[in-house]
Amino acid sequence: MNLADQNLSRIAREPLWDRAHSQLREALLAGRFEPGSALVLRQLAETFGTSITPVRDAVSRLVAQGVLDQGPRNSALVPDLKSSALTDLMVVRTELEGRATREAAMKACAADVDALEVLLADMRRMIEKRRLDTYLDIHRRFHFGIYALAGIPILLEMIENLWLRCGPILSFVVPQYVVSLKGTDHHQAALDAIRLRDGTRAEAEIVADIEEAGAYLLGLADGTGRIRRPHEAPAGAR
Amino acid sequence: MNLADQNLSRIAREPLWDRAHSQLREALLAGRFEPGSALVLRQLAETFGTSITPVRDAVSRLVAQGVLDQGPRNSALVPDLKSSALTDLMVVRTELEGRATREAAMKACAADVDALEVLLADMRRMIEKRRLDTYLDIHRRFHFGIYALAGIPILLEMIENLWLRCGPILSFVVPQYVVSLKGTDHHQAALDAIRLRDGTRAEAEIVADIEEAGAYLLGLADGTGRIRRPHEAPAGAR
DNA sequence: TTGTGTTATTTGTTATAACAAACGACAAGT
DNA sequence: ACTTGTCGTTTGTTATAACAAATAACACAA
Repeated sequence: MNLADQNLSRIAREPLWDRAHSQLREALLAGRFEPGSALVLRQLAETFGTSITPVRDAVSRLVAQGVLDQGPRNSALVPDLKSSALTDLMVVRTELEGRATREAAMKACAADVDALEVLLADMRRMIEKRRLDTYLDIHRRFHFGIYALAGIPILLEMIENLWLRCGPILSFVVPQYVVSLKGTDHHQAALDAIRLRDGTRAEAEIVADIEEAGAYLLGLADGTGRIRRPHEAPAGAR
Repeated sequence: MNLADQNLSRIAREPLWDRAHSQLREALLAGRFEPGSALVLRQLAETFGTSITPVRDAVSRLVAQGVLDQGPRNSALVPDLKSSALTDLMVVRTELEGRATREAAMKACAADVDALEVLLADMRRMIEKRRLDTYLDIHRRFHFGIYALAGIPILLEMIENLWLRCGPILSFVVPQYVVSLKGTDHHQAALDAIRLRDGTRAEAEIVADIEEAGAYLLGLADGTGRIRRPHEAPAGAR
């Protein structure tokens, strides 16, 4: 008998620490962890229903990636971004995401741009429905959709790392802000520029997008430089 | 009795996995691991005289940082850089190290530049003595000395990560090449530009330095794109 | 000789227990 | 009231053993 055409899919091997890592990543990116709070191994292990070994592995990786801070006694803390750290992150983000956008503009074909245009339409729909969480998710896919077009895996990886670092405060951008931004839609402008193969212009738009969001977040800082969640948006924190 | 002025230094807490991590980092950066070879946990554990738990931790972190590749069965492999991966790395390096240099030029004071000038002199001495390993070490300190002046910790951290990724093939730059490069000393030129607060010029010089080294390494690629160690330089590999 | 199933070995994964450092509560002394 | 020492609890670290998946070696059959 012939084994082909059986529609059997490859069985993926995914260790426990890998799944724990993914879940923590996701939660961080969605802002479901309170900045400054500590991640306790035994506590997480109980939540996941595993021993501490795999969670220790996952947390350890996050710390190694700079996504989590290490507090006293090598405990893992959800980063509580200060203004200066945020400013620094923005510098690196504009540099890397700008470059990725420029490369993307040179390599993108019409179909690529069309696919992104769909995401853009979805984003507008989500804003109108005030669905902040799904908006943020599509927003992320839009950005990374552009960066993926650059075709430079390492660059993509590092940008992902930067977003993870911003994760805990990423959800602080409230719907009001997103809506008010509609006047100057850098996303649309960047996409238009990519379609026209204008790398410089596309880069400038993405950089402007990043810097506007950064400026907004910087405006949330209190006296000590801590970026604080705006009170009008609980955002399902935990 | 007064506790001050007892000349007691702070007792550093350094877990086993941390020391293992440091040692592996160092070895990678010095090119003491053969590209493509596998790091075996129990083997390393025996070398370090510990159980596999701390080495697993250390290796796991290195993989999370992208410094080690993960092969089949989640084993850790010393990356065997292909031409394309090297090209990509160079893109990110020029972007990040270029920006860091520009920032450094704006913030450096005379004393900072003088300190770097000393390292530059040391480098020349090491070239003449054909002490490749110490040359590479000082060379690294010179570069990071510049980048540290930018005063952006996150940027520094990411650049360090990029160097770690290049680590295994970094020692492939043979003395002959380094010497032949003396005609166009980008290091000196960059430092001069920094002293003159010419950020644009300094950035260009550092970028040129990176790209020249990159082009040299790219020239070592064989038919499959693998970067191979030049036969005339065993470089104490193991 | 070639292909195939079996077995032994290697090697990463996970759970568990013992351990040690840090932290907090609390009581005693000043 | 404030400090200080002690004890119990919390929590990360390490070693160890059992486990499971992959690989290699090998024997047997076509």
